[in-house]
Amino acid sequence: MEIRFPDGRRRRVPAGIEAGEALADGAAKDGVPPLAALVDGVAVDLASPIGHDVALAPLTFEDRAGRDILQHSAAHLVAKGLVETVPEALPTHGPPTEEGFYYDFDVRPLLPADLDGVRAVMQRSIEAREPFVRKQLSRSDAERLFAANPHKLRYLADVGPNEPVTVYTTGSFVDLCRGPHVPDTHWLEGIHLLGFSAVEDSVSGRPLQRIRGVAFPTRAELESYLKLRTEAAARDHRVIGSKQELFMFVDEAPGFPFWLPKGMILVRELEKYVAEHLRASGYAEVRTPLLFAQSVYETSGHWEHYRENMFLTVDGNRTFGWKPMNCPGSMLIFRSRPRSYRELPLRLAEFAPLHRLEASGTLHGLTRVRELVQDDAHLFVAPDQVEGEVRKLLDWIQEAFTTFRLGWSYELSTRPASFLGEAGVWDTAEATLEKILRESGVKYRVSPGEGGFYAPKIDIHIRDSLGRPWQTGTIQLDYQLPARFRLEYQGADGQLHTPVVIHRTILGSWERFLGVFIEHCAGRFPPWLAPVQVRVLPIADRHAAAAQGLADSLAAEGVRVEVAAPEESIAKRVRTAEVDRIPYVVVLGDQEAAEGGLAVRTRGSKESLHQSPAEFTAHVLDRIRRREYDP
RNA sequence: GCCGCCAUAGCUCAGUCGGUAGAGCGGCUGAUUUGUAAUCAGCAGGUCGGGAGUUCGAUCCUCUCUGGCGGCUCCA
Repeated sequence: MEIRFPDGRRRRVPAGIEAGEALADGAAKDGVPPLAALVDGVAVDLASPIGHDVALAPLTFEDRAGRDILQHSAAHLVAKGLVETVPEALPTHGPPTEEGFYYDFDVRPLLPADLDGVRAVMQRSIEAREPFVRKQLSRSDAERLFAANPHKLRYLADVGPNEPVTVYTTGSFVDLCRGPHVPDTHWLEGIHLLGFSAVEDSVSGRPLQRIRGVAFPTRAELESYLKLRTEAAARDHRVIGSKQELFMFVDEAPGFPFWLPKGMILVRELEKYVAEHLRASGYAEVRTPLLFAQSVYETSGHWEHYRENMFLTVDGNRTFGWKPMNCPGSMLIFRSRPRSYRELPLRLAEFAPLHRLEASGTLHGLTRVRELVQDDAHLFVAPDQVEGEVRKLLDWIQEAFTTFRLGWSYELSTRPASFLGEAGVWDTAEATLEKILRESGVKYRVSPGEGGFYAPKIDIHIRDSLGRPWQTGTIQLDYQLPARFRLEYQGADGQLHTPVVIHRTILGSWERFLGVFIEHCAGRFPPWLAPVQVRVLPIADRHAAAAQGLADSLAAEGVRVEVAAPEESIAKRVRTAEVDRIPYVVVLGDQEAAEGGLAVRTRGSKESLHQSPAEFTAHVLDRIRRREYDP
């Protein structure tokens, strides 16, 4: 019998050899022990026997498939732990995730002490190196084995008629599972429980308890993961926001951010950045009411689809809703007089506060709030203008996110279960968006059923410091609202036509964008955004006048500059400036006075640079004007 | 909204086995006038998140409300 290795070598082995042995005997590569094997591209246990000629490759933790196998094995270990701690717990399923794994149980609400019990059982198992043993059962034996667990019986019923029914045993714990698994529980010594929470069973709707965790093949790898997590927590935008006095919240206005003076500078700079682009791209800015009567939302469909998330206010016998998005206002502007095809594309931008009654449990710093301002615009276009406009938007997204050095990903979201209009129109709109994405050569993911109730969309996602994805920009191709608002324009053919509306934001909202960006830059803002761009430190009182003079001349150029008087040691003031993440720190003392120069310390560098005031000013202004990322 | 956890000075936290509280940083005042990540000293600052209950007595125990955190759900 012959096996082939990935490097092209071939080897004769006795029939029935275990995959692990076959790998150990000659295919070992760079010393990383495999945790499973790929046989003809299919992941199997190392203990799996090989019966005929195959292509054989090792799977390690470095491989995505190998990582998933380890996480899934860790989930089994958690199930073993909980079943031994809380015997009435019914395991349901325990898949690997992006971060690690979870296992859902049908059980009474868990307590922190339950997790301690789970940890203890897991530790004993890891020390005992309990093997994961695969066994094939008849369907009826399996039904008997899992008779007490309706969830497992349900999964059992899902096993295909030609598929073997297999279980994996770990010590005394048996779980219905296709596998494969790591050889034994010692592989899971780097297991870590992240917590537990209530989830809803997608099939039965019953409340389940989910235990989440992450696992590594060694304790050392777990340690470095935990260290990374600690570092990520330090760049949490909620922490930085309060340290740098950017924004705050009060109990009396949950989810409603206060922008403090320094944070407001960030908002205004973003606005300026976006506004410059809008001017250059043929947009007009408008401002429409914050409240509309119920009838407007009935027209838009929000009353039916979104009412429970809207703030309402009553005036006499009329109910008004605080607008959760800007579309109605723009629609009403378009409809306010007859429109010609010559006006299209009509691009109306609006940066107005929006109010959304988000459920209390979903609020999260700046990234999930109840009042927000989007860099919003509505493009009223003729059908044949859709592609060109969407392509321009993709270009702008690229430019904008590159400026912020943010990685982003696209997601195409299609028709949801509850939608307005006709399926055929949706199909066309979805096909158009997908075609543009495909032709742009960008990577994207498709999320079926995740579109808005009125339009399919391309969403832009960026990640926070803990890797949680957040939606920022969105491009929605809407054929519904224009019809519902009875929008029309007169075409070149003299006939009346309904425009298509592209709803789009690029950065999303200032709130969410800044929340994520603060974590991305860890509070070290690019000079153009930094609330304080330059801080001048006179060594002694006799240098104060020169320091103020420099500050005044920088301020006259529009630079945000402040002077830190010599009430504290120069070392202390340098430290404070560093802690405050000031991009440029200028020290002025006898030496500088004599030379007519400046000692410039650029954020992140311990070295001082000697520059003339003119050189320094030109440098700072240039970095700011070009919106360079680094000082 | 659901499950669990948390709430003590502006911030980060300690503490009281039930007898109303401390530190560091920050703030203020004074001294120091400093050469690139913390000069020294003094002072001020808290009805221990709100309400109710148990108790001779509650910051501590119980209930409840509010807010926050981690998940879930949701996200026009």
